[in-house]
Amino acid sequence: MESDTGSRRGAPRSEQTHLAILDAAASQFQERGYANFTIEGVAAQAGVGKQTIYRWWPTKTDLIAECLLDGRLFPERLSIPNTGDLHTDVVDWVSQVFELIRRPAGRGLVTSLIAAATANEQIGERLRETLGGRESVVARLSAGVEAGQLSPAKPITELAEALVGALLLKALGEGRTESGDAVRLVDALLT
Amino acid sequence: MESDTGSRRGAPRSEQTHLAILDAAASQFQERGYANFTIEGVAAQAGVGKQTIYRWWPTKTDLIAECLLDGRLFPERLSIPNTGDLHTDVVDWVSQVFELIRRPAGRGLVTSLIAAATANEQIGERLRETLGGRESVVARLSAGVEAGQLSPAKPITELAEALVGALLLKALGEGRTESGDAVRLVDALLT
Amino acid sequence: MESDTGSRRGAPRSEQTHLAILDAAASQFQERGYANFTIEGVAAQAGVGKQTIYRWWPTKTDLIAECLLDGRLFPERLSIPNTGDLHTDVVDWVSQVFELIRRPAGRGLVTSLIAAATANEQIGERLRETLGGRESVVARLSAGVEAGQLSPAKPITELAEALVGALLLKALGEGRTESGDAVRLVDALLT
Amino acid sequence: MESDTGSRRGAPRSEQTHLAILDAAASQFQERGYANFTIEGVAAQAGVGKQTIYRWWPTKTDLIAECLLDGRLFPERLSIPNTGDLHTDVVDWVSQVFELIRRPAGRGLVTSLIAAATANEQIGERLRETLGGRESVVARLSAGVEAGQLSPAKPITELAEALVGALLLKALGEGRTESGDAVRLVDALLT
DNA sequence: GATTAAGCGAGACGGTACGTCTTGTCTTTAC
DNA sequence: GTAAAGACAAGACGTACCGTCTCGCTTAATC
Repeated sequence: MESDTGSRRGAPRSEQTHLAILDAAASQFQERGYANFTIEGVAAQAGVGKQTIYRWWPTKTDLIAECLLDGRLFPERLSIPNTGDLHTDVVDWVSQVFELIRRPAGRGLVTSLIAAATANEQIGERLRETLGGRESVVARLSAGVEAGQLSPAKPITELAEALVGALLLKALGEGRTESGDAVRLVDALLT
Repeated sequence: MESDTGSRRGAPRSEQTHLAILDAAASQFQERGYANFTIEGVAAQAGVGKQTIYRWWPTKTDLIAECLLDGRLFPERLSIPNTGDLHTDVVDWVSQVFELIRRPAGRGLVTSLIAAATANEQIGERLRETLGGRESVVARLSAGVEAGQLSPAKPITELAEALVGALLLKALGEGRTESGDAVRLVDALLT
Repeated sequence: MESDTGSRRGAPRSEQTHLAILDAAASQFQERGYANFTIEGVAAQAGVGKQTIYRWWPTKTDLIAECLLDGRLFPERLSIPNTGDLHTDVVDWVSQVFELIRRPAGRGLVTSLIAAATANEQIGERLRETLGGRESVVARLSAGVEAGQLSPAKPITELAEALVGALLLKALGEGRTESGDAVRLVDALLT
Repeated sequence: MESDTGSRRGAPRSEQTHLAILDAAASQFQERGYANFTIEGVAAQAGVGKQTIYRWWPTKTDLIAECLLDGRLFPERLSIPNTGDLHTDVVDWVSQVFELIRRPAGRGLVTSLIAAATANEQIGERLRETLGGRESVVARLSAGVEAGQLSPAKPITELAEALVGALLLKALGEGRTESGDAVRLVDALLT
C-alpha cells in the first residue's frame, strides 16, 4: 500500500543523517539526562543543522520517543527469565531492577525516562512496555497461570502494572532497597 | 554565649514574604505545571525580588518540595474512606483517583508532581506519602487486617506501594480508564 | 584568494538589524548618558534579542565605539571655521564648544563620551579626532602656519592636543565659563 | 591609637569608623578601579554596615571625592620640582606623568579618576588641582614668570589647564608615549 | 542537459529564563 | 543610641537554548 511510492521530486531523506541524529540523541540522553538534553547539543554532536532535527521531529520528546522505540535507551535489556518457577523468576527480575536503581547512574536513567514520559503521553504508554517491562512481565505471568502457579482469577494486566508501578515509585525515591524487599514485593502481589 | 538561637544580628526572615512566595509558587505550579514553572514568574506574582527566592531555596525543586510538604499542591485532598468494608473503600478511593486522572487538568497536576520528583529525590520520597497517598492507604490496610478482611501475612507497605505505583503509571499514560478497571486492580492486589 | 570571505555557510548578518541596533544605541546614549546606558534598553528599543547584540559587540563600549566612528553621537558637528584669520577662527570655535559645555545636556553628552573613553582605550583614541576634534584643529593650525600666522617651530599636534585637553577638562567641571576665557585660552597657546 | 578619651566633644568611635571607611574606599578604588568599586565591598572591608556609609555619603562619588580631597588616592604624590630652570622642571614633571601613564596600573588609576569625575562635577573640579596638579603647576609657572623665564603676558591658569588637559587626553588613549613627546609638549606651551 | 523541488550544514535572529550581582532602603539586635 | 548584620524589591548583567528563518550547497526526479 505504498501510498506515495517515494516519487517525490527533491532529495530523499538521508538515512545516514537520520541515524546520526538518533545515535547522538541517545548518547546525550544517557550522558546528560532528560533535564539537560538539548536539541542544540544533539545537533552539534551529530554534526547536523538544527532545522534538520525540527524537520522530522516536532518536539524533543518525539525524538526521545523514537530512541526509546528503537531500544537505543536500554543498552542492557532487562529481560525476565523463565526457569519454570514463577515466584523465583519474578523475584530474580525485581532484584535485578533494584540493582539497577541502586546505582545513581541507573536511577538517573530511569528518572530521565519518567521525566520524558511526564512530557509526552506516548512515551508514558511506551514506557510501560519497554521499561522492564509490562509486555514481558505479562507474558511470564500468563505462563505461570498455565503452569498452575498463579490463580486464573487474578487479573494479569493489573498485576503487571502494579509490579512495574512499584518499581517506578522506588526509582523516584532515593533508591534505597534492603535485602528482602524483592521477596516481600512479590509475595504481596503473587500470593 | 547566645550562639545562634534566633539571636542573629540583622533583620529576621520576613514570614510575610515567605508565605507570599509559597502561595505564588503553588499557584504557578497549578496553573502552568512543572515544565513552565519559572522562578521569575513566582517572583513577579509574589511581588518579590528573585534574590529573595534564591536566598532561601537553592533550586526550584526545593521550593516545590516545601509547597508539597505544606500541602499547598493538593487543595482537594483525596482521602481514603473507612466504612468498615475494606474492599469497597479501596475501590472507591481508586475510582476517585481515576476520576482525577481522566481530566487533563488533574492528570497534568499529577504528571507535574512526578516531573518534580524526577528532579529531586526528596520530592519523590514525599510524593509516596502525599500523593494520595501511602500513609493513609497503609493505615486503611492495617485497619483491614485488624478487622480480619486482609491476611496478616500480606506485607502492607509493599501492597500500598504497588497500588500507588499502578495509579501513577496510569497517570503517565493517556489516562484512559474503563469501568471495571478499579475493581480489577483492587482484586489483583487484595485477594 | 576567495578562501572563505564570500563563502560563509550560514545566514548572513542582517544589515537592517545592524543599523537598528546602532540607531537605538546612539539614541539611548544621548537620552540617558553613559551611566544609564543598558544593553537591555538598546535591545528593547531596537526590537532585537540581547544575544544579537552580544554576538557582534563583546562589550557595551564596543557598541558605543562603533556609534562614535559612524558619527552617530554628534548630530551637530562642531567644525572649525577658516576665514583666513587663525586667531579669530580658533576663538570662535572654542567659544562654540564653551557654549555646548555650558548647557547641562551638552556637558552631559561630553562627559558621557569621556566616561566611555575611560572604559575603552579605542574610544579614547577616537575621541581626540571626533570630539571636536583634533584632526580638524590640526588642519586649521597647519593652514595658519602656511599663512604665516603661526610659527613653523610650534609642534602642531601637541598644540591641538593641549587645546582639546583644556576643553575636556573644562567639561569635567561645572562648565562655568566667563567671557574672555576663550580668548585667554587661545592667547595662552597661540602667541 | 587614641582609643577612647571620653572627655572630648565628638564621638571617638564614630571617627574611627569614618576613617576605616575612607581607608577601605581608597584601597578598593586603587585595587579594583572605579568601574568595579562597590559600596558593599567598601563596607565589607571596613567592617561596617552599608547604612553607615549611606548615612554620611549620599552617593559613591561623594565618598570617592572625600578620598580624593584627603589625598588618599595618590600615595605617591607627583610634585613638580623647582631647580630654577622652568623649562627643564616642567619637562621632568611631564616625563614623570608619562611614565605613570605608560604602566597599565598607573593609567588605570588615572582613568578611574576621570571616570569618577564624569559622574560628579565636584570631583572634576578637584581633579584639576589634585591630578598632578594645577595648583602646583600654576605655582611653578608663576615662579617662572618672576624669574623672567616666562612672559608675564601669558595667562598662567589657562596654560596650566592646557598642560594638564593634554596629559589627561594622553591617559585616555593607549598611553603610548615616545621620547621627545614631553619636550615637544612643553615647547608647544611655554615658548 | 536544464529545471526544479527537497534535504542539508551552518548559523543569524527575536525571545525567555536562568542564576548572579549591585543598589539603596528597611529592620532587628548587640554593644 | 549608634551601628553591625543582613533581609528585601528592583532590575541589569552575560549565558544557554528555544524554535524560526535565511543562505548556498547537494541530490534526485521531471521536463
